[in-house]
Amino acid sequence: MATARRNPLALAVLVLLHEESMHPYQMSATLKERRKEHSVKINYGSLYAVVESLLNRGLIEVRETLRSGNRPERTVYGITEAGRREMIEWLTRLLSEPVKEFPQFEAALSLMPALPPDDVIDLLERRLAAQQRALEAGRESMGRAIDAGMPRLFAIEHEYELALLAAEVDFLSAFLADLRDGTFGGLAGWRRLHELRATDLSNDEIWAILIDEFKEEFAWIERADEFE
Amino acid sequence: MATARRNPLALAVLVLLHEESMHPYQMSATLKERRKEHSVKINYGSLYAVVESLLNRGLIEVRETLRSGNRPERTVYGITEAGRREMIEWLTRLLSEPVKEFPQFEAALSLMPALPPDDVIDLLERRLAAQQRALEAGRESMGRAIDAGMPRLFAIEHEYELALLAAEVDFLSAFLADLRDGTFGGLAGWRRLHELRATDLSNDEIWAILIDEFKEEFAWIERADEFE
DNA sequence: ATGGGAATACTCGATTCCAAGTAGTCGAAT
DNA sequence: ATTCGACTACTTGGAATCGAGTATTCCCAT
Repeated sequence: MATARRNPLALAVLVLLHEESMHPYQMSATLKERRKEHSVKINYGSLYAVVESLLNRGLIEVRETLRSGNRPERTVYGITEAGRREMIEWLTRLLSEPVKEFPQFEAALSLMPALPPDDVIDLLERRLAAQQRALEAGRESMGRAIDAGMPRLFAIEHEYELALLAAEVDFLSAFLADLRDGTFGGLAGWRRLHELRATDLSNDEIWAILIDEFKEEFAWIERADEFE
Repeated sequence: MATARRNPLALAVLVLLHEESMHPYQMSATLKERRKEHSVKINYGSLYAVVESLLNRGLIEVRETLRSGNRPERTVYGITEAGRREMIEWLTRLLSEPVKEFPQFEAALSLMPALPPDDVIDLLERRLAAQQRALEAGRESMGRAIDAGMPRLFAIEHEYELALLAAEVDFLSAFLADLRDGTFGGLAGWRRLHELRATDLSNDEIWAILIDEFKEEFAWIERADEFE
């Protein structure tokens, strides 16, 4: 159990080898052919590293080593019994137990007050426009595929992605509306902070003013931990 | 430019130092106090590595080195002008330009056919239950905080998380309904695949049968790339 | 006064990641 | 006939990651 279950690419490798023995390059080609590159991050460095780690853990084994002409060797790997068990267990876990992830946009939202609110409104508007286009494009290509007879099974991960994307679009629209009409809680203090930063006051002076003007609001910066 | 913009923890460090100079341990303490650990992944190893990389890139600088008693040194860092620019640019990017991410559940969904459909239904039901609980708990604690007067600004990233979580709950409910009533496209072939795997037929034989029984459907495995 | 747990402030090293590079092969077009 | 670009198949090295460990001090109850 050298490596924990970290990189889902390792799971994808197990799933492929569970179907059929193959060499690493063929794995990446197969994954790309089946459009798994959208849902599983593939890159050569990781792929070969991941294969070696699976080998060390006895989850896969070398079946044969081919050489044609002067090309590099191709090592064909197959799955072991332990590998099949690991695949089933890992996939079972991933499907049934949510894991906390850290999308970059979530980080950006939480650090957002470092920029002035009017700039942020601009930036979020751009993001919203981009995501609306992406959503429409995604829905359209999905619709065409379904109309042409593609079973949903083959693109369920894409449906999931679109569901989350739609939720983000709704979130951004609502958030922007509240920012624009000034009803967003904390906006006044946020704006004042950047007004004061544009002066040559020191940090301490700025905070003194803010605490004075927005006492109840700013007290919450330190009380955040009272709620979950 | 040693390290690109990879780890958002580096951005968080820039934001903190933009407000006030401090030593690494204080950064982690401040982030935790403000409940940023939910949106930015913090761990000591990464923190010290990230700080050093920012130092190498001239985005932060050493302000002083304190020592009290026999404790380890505390190095206090401050942001540089280049660091301020980098912070603004990076945050601007993150807020305005969507980046493709790879949630583990998306990978799991795309690899899901490796398990039998009835098992998957079970697993997704468990996930749905867990996410419904999480959603309710999250909404409740958020509601309490808002009722107690917390400005939304201080938990906007949490609102975003809840929006995505709600979307996942809806997606899972709808998906499960279609799976349960048998209307999900591709389900029959999927079920047959696992029926055949339970026999002692070879892989090639299994595929011959499946292609024969579900020709139009399975042809899509290789045609996936025709659509986006 | 003393033992134990929490908090402070890092350090370490084995593993993992990843973009870029390398190096051969093949087919089509100039 | 040969250049070109796309494909095949990996290698490399420098970063980044992450959990666990270390060592000290503070505080509080016994």
